[in-house]
Amino acid sequence: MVKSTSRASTTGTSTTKKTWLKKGSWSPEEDQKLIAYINRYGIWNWAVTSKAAGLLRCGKSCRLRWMNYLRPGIKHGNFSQEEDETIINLHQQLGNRWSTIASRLPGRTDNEIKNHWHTHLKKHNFLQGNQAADHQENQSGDQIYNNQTIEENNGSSGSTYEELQNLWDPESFPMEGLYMVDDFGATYADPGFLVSSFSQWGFQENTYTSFASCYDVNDGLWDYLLMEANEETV
DNA sequence: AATGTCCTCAACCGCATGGGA
DNA sequence: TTCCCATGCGGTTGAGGACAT
Repeated sequence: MVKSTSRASTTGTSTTKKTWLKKGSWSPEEDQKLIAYINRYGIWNWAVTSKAAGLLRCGKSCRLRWMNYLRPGIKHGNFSQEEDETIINLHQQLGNRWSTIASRLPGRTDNEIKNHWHTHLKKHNFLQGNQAADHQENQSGDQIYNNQTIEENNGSSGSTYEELQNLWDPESFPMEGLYMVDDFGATYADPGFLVSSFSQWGFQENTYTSFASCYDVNDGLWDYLLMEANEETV
């Protein structure tokens, strides 16, 4: 993307001390100066490189321009599906360690990956259900499911198996178009599976505890089910 | 065609880190 | 050990293009 140099008006510590420094977008002439200098002399000190190349830029700006745009081998353009998957997987493992992620994607820079994540992959990853916990945090209430709530039994105990089964009653809430994500990130196409599993896994009535979220593709809203329990275990 | 809003991404900033004096 | 400087990193900004009204 070609931009004007209007960012040059941006204030900053470097401009207050070195007003001769140019800021903002790089012109093709500046790019050529930097490329020509580095091709001839190499890189050994960015501050010196900037001056020696005849650029009115700070060394930091020269480094960024070279590393993110001018350096040979830099890929420009759309990310492949394979690259997207790699970024998503690495981000799950590493978090926002963009430079580390970039080192695993030849030709891609940390800045480019970071931008791509925030503009494309973040939303995609969100909709894949990997952010169930985030949804939970964003909810003000935690016992909401299709405007229903689970009443506590006898004050301290949680919902009964029957109550949960009733909650998923297909008559009142068809399962088509629904899937669930449990608090471990596992996805269930059939919400009833999660409910019945608690019984199959050996939890007794009133003893299971879990949070589950449910995405309704019909209305595009996330619904939540909190399965509370008392302290007794099997 | 004009205007407003949203989206993308290059470039900036501040802070952290590492190496040399 | 401390200080200074260059480099690296991640968060943020805002210009300009794309799209909607």
